[in-house]
Amino acid sequence: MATIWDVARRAGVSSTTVSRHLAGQRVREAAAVQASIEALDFRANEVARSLKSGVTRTIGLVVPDVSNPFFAAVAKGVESVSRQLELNVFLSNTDENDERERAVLRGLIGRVDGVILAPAREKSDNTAELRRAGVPIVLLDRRLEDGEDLDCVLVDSAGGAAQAAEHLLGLGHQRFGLISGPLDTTPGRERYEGFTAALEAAGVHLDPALMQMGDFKEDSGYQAALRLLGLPFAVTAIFAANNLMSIGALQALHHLGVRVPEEVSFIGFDDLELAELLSPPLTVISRPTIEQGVLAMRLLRNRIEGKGRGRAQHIVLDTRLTVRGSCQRLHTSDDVSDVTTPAPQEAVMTRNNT
Amino acid sequence: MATIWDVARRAGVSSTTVSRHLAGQRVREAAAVQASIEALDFRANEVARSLKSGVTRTIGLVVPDVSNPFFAAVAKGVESVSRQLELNVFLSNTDENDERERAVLRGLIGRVDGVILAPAREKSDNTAELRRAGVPIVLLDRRLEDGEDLDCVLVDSAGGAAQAAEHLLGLGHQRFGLISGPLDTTPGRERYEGFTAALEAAGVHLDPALMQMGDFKEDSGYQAALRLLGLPFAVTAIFAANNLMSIGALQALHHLGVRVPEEVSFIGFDDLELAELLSPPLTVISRPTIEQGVLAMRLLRNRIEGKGRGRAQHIVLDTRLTVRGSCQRLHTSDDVSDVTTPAPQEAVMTRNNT
DNA sequence: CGGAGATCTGGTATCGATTGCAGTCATCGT
DNA sequence: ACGATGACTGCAATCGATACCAGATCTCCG
Repeated sequence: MATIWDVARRAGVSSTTVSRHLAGQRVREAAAVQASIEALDFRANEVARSLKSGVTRTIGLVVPDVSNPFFAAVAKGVESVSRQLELNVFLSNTDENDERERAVLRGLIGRVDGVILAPAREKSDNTAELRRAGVPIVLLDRRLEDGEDLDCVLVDSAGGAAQAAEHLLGLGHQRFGLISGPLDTTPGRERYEGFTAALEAAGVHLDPALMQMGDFKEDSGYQAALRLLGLPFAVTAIFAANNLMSIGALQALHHLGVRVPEEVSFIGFDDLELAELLSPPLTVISRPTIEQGVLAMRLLRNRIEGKGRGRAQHIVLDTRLTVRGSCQRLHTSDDVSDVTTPAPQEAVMTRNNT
Repeated sequence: MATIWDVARRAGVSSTTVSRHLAGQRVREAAAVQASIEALDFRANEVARSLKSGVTRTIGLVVPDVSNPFFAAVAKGVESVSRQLELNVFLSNTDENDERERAVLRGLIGRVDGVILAPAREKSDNTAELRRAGVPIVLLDRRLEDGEDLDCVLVDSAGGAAQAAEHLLGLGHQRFGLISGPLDTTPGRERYEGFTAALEAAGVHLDPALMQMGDFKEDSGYQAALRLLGLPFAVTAIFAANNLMSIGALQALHHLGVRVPEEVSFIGFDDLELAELLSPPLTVISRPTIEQGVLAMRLLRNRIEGKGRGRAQHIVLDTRLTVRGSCQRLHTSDDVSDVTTPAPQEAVMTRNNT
């Protein structure tokens, strides 16, 4: 690769002049320099540039699992904005593992101008080093206990879970199974709290045995559903706290031959590409995905350019109840239920948070 | 951040000695240096290191669309290996767009030690600059016309498509709709060729009107299915060349109220997480996904370490016919068909390629 | 015509690491 | 005791760009 000196020599100027031309300043021999650049197919060495300027034009995207459709969509959103900004994106998976996350974040110091992070655990000091190093951080979809001073893009998980509970309550259900995510993650905790709070508000108490802990991965949803269905008193409705666990749980129900919604109603958090085509079509709490990534990247851009100026921004997006056909009115199977409403359009209810 | 000089001063040695200690050489004051490193929480500046050594410890992963579950899985595989190797991964989407790909690849020169690329088009000279710059490239899932000298990890797309055709032929179908991917991409072309060749071999000719071109994205599958169903002579079976177009097509069939497999049999290339739970469960040609990413990363590692030594490796993985319930024997709806076989296990047929 | 001011220039230090080279010191054999 | 060998050491150059600074050139106006 040609260096800035090669360009300079060919154009009969100094490297300083070439550098200035590159930076867009007026230069007497601009034409000659430009010609030289093109003749040599010169492109500035970004590594050298980074060393001198301290700017890497790179950001880190650290998520639990890219193969989760939600995070894949987020990654797409982040990537689309970062391309426009001519920033590169380092992608890392933590596999929901706090240790791995720690190692990944350490490795990012000095290599990135900022980080978008979906932390594995709410209480974790993994960001301490980054913060000490002055690296801007935007939290994605998950809070951090000591992260009130960080920008974040969240969804109203508690509200969404409450919508799910209220929908099921409205259909007459009283005995719920909850497939929860880890309570030390934001979505796990808030969806648990939102769901149970809505039940309590209706005077319904969630039997601890009916709350099954999962880890947001598919298999844990499968196992949780098996345990729920093995209990002496049957649940009539199940809420799963994310997409992957929903898939696992539905698979379990399918293998057990449990009919949805006739025998048990099912609602999941997070929409799925194929939800509409399932049998029955899946009723879910849905939310923006790509947009979450876009917003996170925009916040990070502002932080990077403004260098920490201004108070932390907390964006909380609304969830939507998308009623399809997996929840049915209790005890009156040929009664009015969402599975029988021949809606040409899906019924959608948006919840506004404060 | 502390620099190597800070460490040196504190330990009472020169920066050279610290550097050597870092590189694992014997050094008299090793203990003092190590203590100094720990006291200052020193970590070497990777940017400076890259500048001097010319090694970035970073690779680029360039795919058409991370939010496609196939590429998301590939990304996961790539990422898992690269973490072990302590390499960072730049993720870029090209949106199936040749121009964008060109720009992305240009931007990678000098910033990465190698690239894993799923090219948008088979005939494209987008890699020319990278190759001139001596950057190792591994092709992923797609060939490049002038890329015989590049390592690649493919699946036997033609064989898989032939399996699909043979499966449908075996069920008595004669009138097929094909939702094809772009013929200037490897999967598009090979699946088209494999499918039609298998039909020709059985003496069946595919009416050009029954071949609908898509672009591998969901909406094109939707539109293609609408067009197919709008034709005067009804098709009895449809093959869609990838996952996203399958989803779109199934959605179209659903909206049109066309029953699968009673009215039309359906088979798709690429498995879907929820395929088993669809109504009917979807029969597909499936294949390794994460593993494709893992293999690509391993090939790239070898190239980077061996610096171009050795001939190009072409890995071609087998596809599998996974029979579920979306294909039915023709004209005898209560006859033996794959939808009625009460298989506790899915029926799976592996095809070995040469 | 001369000098203030604006405009442009190149030399050189710098970012933070690695590395070739020459030099210091201890050890060893004879 | 002395030179040869080896084990370490630090100086200084280097990677490729940017930025400060002083000097050179040009412009313009009194």
